[in-house]
Amino acid sequence: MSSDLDRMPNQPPTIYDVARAAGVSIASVSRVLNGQRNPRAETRERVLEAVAELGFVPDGAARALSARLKEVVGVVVRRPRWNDGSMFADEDENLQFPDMINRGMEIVAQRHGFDLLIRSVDLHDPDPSRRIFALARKSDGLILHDRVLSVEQLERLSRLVPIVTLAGVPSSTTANVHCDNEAGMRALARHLIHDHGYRTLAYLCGHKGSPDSMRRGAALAAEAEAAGVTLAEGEEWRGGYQAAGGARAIEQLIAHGVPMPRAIVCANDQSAMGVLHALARHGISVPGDVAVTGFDDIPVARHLSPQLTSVRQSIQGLGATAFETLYSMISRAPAAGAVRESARGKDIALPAELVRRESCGCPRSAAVPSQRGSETGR
Amino acid sequence: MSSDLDRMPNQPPTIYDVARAAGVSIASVSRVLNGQRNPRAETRERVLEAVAELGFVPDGAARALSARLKEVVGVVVRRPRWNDGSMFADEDENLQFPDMINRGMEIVAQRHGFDLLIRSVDLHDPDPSRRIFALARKSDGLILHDRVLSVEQLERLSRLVPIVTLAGVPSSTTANVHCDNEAGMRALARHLIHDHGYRTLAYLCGHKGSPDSMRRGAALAAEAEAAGVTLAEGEEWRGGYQAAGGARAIEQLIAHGVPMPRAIVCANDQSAMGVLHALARHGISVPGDVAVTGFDDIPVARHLSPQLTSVRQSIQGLGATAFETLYSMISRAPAAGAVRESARGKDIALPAELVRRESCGCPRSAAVPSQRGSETGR
DNA sequence: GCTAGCTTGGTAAGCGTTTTCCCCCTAACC
DNA sequence: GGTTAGGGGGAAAACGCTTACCAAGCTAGC
Repeated sequence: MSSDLDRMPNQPPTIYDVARAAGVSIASVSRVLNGQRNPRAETRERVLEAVAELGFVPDGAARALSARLKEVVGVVVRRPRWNDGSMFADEDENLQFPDMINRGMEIVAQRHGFDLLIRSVDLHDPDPSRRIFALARKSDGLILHDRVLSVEQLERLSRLVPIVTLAGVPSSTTANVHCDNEAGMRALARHLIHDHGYRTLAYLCGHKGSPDSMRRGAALAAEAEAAGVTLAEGEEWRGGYQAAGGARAIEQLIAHGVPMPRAIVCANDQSAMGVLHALARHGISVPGDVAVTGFDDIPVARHLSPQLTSVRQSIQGLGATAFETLYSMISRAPAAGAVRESARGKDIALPAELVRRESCGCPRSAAVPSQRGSETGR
Repeated sequence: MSSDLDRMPNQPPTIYDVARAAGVSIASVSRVLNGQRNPRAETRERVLEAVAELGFVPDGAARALSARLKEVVGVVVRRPRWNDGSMFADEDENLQFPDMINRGMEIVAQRHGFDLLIRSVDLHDPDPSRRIFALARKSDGLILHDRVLSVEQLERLSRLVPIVTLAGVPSSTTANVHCDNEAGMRALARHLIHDHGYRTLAYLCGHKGSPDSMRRGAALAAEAEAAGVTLAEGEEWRGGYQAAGGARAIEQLIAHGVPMPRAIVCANDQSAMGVLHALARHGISVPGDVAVTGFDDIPVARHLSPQLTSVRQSIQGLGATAFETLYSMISRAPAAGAVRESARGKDIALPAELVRRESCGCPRSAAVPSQRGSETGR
């Protein structure tokens, strides 16, 4: 009763409250809770009773300060521009791919007792670095989804906490995780060119400066050139990874009277969705008149009509790998000087695999939609 | 140089390092950085120089401990069951709706300098409470997406931090935010029954115990009964809010020879996607043979074929409202005893609006996909 | 010219944990 | 019976900040 009055209104109980209630010192409470030094059975019991009684849970900030470990990793996602001034003009779009990656990270993080501290940055924020630096100091490490910082900022940031980038480029101080864009795109390109015999292609790229988009484009261009096939690309073929962007690009091309190629290879599934939609509006049949392909194989890809041919990567695996890589850097850091072969500077590639569905011109698969393996290409 | 050796390998600089470099006390550094008490220009300059030199950013945990504010809110999402033992068996599905809500929360949170600490709980975890309690103490408040805790656990939790539930039920200590399920579903039901004249309906519900699913079902049942229309529902009509679940339900009903109703009303868009897919596999035309509708109007709804008729709610608005509500509870708490009219116990409903597209039997809209307003029902 | 009042900077006391010492007590060994 | 391990518990330091409190220097007012 008196302890109710000690703490102003009703702040959560502290370890002192528990110690007082159990008639022991705070050290004993901590030892019981953290399983250190094996306290006497009676002590343990008294403490646990007091803990249950008061509903005590240790404060995260204090714990982090003392243990020098927050058990939190920061995640930075790039948020597509807001189309106009209104608050949720971007509600049209969601970030299926990044969100699934985050889910993958989170599941693995939980096993290590870590949580994800998520922050999206406006693509057109003039200087997002302040907020990202603050985020870094709320966490034990950072995972960056897109290139939002300059190389120099990244270097400074990596002096504060370990950093892993996704689909970026590794530096001497940061690690990078990405999928095998080249292999995936080459398989897709060969399928379109050799299996289907398409002779005119276009590449709908992602947003400017995206290493993924550029690598995919380069691999496609290499295959096209090797086969002597025409490839259209450029600024007017930019989908920006978004459905709305893909739809807009096609609308404008058609408006300008640009003839459609036999196949449109999109930098990701979401922009392919927009392309499908725009083509449908103009009565252009897919894959009859124009074939369309995506990249990533997000879950909805198989629910579209026609079902989208894509390049599958383990999206959650990407997130899981990113977290594990970061985790090894975090736990290595304290032992600094000892093992020097850290993950820093590593560039980790995950496999990518062609998934043939209808939108490339292949016949409809009879597979049950919830199964992935059975519809996977050889 | 000596300071390099002071701190073991290269820990980030502390406020002491800055103070030493600038030749002032730590109090002055803190005052300059936090804009308190307006220090002398020369002092400010020296400090800022040292800060820039060393790349100092204050530690979040220490700051949180001292300020009694972490500037973090925890978010708990329920993760669908893993279909089998493998790690990513649930990769088939993503959580478009919760993820968009989170995005809405995050955008608003950023304005207040808050970040989101995200944790998903396995639906079949026997006791997720330990982890959730720990999350609570890493945050200033909690937003819970689904009912994952018992009422009693929720009550204990709300003694630690303010709590807002989404699509739950408010209690004396927690607030709740949800959309106007009744109005939305009634509008949809009337459209199907009166505008289209359908006489046999089915309700594909979400997961067990979901208040949203039950309210939507109840509203539909009320309209159906009022119009003397047949409504099929029950355990065999459970989609569990997931595409795979919706597809599975339809497959099994067909396998058991259950005749399809004229219209299937799904508890959300994702399960409707699965239904569309399953019907397509069996050559059942939508909306010709069977009409299908969703709920939520997630972005992909308009990219499906046929475009999905749904009930629109401002998904990001839901998240934004949840955060604002929680924020008011957080900032009210310190002034305890003073203003007693907090948000606790409030039940906030956001509007829901019918969006007619093709899957209910309406003619194809000519609207550009990236525009929402123009295809919205009256 | 002396003191009241204001500005400015430093010292130190928190914030709530974990963990390092250190002390005490018991048991075991010679 | 005296000495020594060794286990268990408590006091206190440390973690890196913010801020209350205090001291000093200045200006201004009489």
